[in-house]
Amino acid sequence: METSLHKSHDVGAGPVKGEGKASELSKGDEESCGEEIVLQVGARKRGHEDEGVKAAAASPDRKTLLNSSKQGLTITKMEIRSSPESESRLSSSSAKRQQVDDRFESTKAEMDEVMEENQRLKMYLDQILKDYRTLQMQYRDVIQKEAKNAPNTDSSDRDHDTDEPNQLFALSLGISSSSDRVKDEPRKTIAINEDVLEGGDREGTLTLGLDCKIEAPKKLQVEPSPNPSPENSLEDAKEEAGETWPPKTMKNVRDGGDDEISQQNPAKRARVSVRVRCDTPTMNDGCQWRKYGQKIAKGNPCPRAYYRCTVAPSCPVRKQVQRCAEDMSILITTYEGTHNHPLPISATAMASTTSAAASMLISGSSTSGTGLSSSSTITATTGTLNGLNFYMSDNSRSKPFYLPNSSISSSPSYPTITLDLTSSSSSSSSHLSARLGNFPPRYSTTNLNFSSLESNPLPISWNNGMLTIPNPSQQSLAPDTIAAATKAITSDPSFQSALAAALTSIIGSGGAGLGNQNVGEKSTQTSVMASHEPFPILSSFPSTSNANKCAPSFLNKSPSSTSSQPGGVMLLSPPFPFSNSKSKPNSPGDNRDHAV
DNA sequence: CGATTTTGACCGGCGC
DNA sequence: GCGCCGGTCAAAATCG
Repeated sequence: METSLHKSHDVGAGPVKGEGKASELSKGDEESCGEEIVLQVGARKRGHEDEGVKAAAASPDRKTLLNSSKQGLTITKMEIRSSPESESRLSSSSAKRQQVDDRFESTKAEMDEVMEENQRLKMYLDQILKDYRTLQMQYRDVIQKEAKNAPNTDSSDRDHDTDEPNQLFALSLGISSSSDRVKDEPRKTIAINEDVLEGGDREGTLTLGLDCKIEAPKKLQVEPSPNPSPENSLEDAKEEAGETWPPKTMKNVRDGGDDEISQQNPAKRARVSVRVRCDTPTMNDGCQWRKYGQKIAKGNPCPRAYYRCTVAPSCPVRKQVQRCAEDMSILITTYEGTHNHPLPISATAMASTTSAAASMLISGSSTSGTGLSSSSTITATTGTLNGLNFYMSDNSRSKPFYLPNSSISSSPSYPTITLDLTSSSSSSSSHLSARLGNFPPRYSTTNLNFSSLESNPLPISWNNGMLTIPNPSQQSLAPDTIAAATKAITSDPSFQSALAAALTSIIGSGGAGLGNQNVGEKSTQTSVMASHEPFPILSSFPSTSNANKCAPSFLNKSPSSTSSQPGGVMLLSPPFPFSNSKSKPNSPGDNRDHAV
């Protein structure tokens, strides 16, 4: 629109003005020239009427006309035709007049073209708006359908109709080491509130105790901020990527102390590895990272880059980024540690997800007798959410991702959980599964695969150690599953963590579609009770990470959708699927990092 | 000029 | 004890 405006203005006004002066048609003031006025009016027509008024004022004769009708070109024509003065002046020089006429015609033609263009643009705009509304309606319909389809009737507690508007899932993602948790007072209960619930319907509330908190006696205890040595505080929630990424240094630090140090038992330090298909050097997880090293790890030709969080100077969180040797298109990002500072909104999703995953891993290991031997696999596939980018990996080989042997060997005692977002839909698209299975005892590697779950309501089943959350497509879900899910949630801490991670991702994905609707419509929100978390996550930071180019969609939360609450509750907007959004090219360095 | 990246050196754990 | 390897440090280089 603007383009056309400028265009018309420039084209029309310029030439005519010059002509006016040369021909003495004007009285000395360009504005007084009839042609000039015409051009101005025409130009202004699309834009500002004020100018038109001024022009009219300059020429008393036309002023009336202009005032009577503030519309551009038509008026202009009238003006010229009806202006005796101009006519007489022009007649004095036929040649000049002819010239002026020609220019007028040409200008007029141009204006017509511009008007046409303007009209076209208007049509486009209308069309776009129409499409937008249509899509919006469709989306709502889909959401409503899904909500209805999801059988929530079972237990009052766990299922809430997604139908209900404004569902809010509050998840406290923490690491609870013991099974006690269930018994214990809910320190970090996840309160799921629906706006509707405020009305008093608590049934819709889903409460998950996914706390990261570990009791003091327990090894994994995380110390909240009070004297959080950066490392200590963070450790609990660790995420790492890497194949073999057992930071020994951190290990040492933690091991050193008996008391609290013991809390951070090296063995318990979980890392969360995220596998994503991404063309860009790094994945945009919303945080700010500074690269502090690069190495070529054995067994992988691609260099491994080491980053540390720079949002806060003391933040212990580190991440490793490396291309998958098997498939260069896959980017493996390993996170370790917990942020001890408020996170950018855009980073909360990833942080909570990885934290939850780590919690699951840790708690699972701790709870299971032998502990570490337990490994969990959650398979998820990204999907397409109402046009939102869910990353669907094309590769059918949705094999669970295990870290390369080479790397694994080096980091025996560190549990690693892998979020595989590259799986093809075929393998695991239909459901999200968390499997607590047998892993090589030493490595306790966990794979997480998140299927694309659009719907808020999450019918979840827990069978044989596998958590299953049906896809929207599989909406017919037996009521039993809900009950099973409830049991699982209440009985198995590790499951809680897994569920937290899953919900974080899934809900996020669903939210993506709802993003626009968050504003007043039923929208599912995930809130993480961070009150007890060492590092409350606040959504006050602008997301800016230089190094991030490829953003997991679910990590991209619009500020509007996310809000921090006084109690440390963080609202997460629905995560979007990973997308290869190339925001801005990062600094060259990033590119260099990953010489793929 | 400050922030970030690069890159070789250094450190510590682990296996032989 | 030595070498390998992963991870980190820090000075220099680069970028915005």
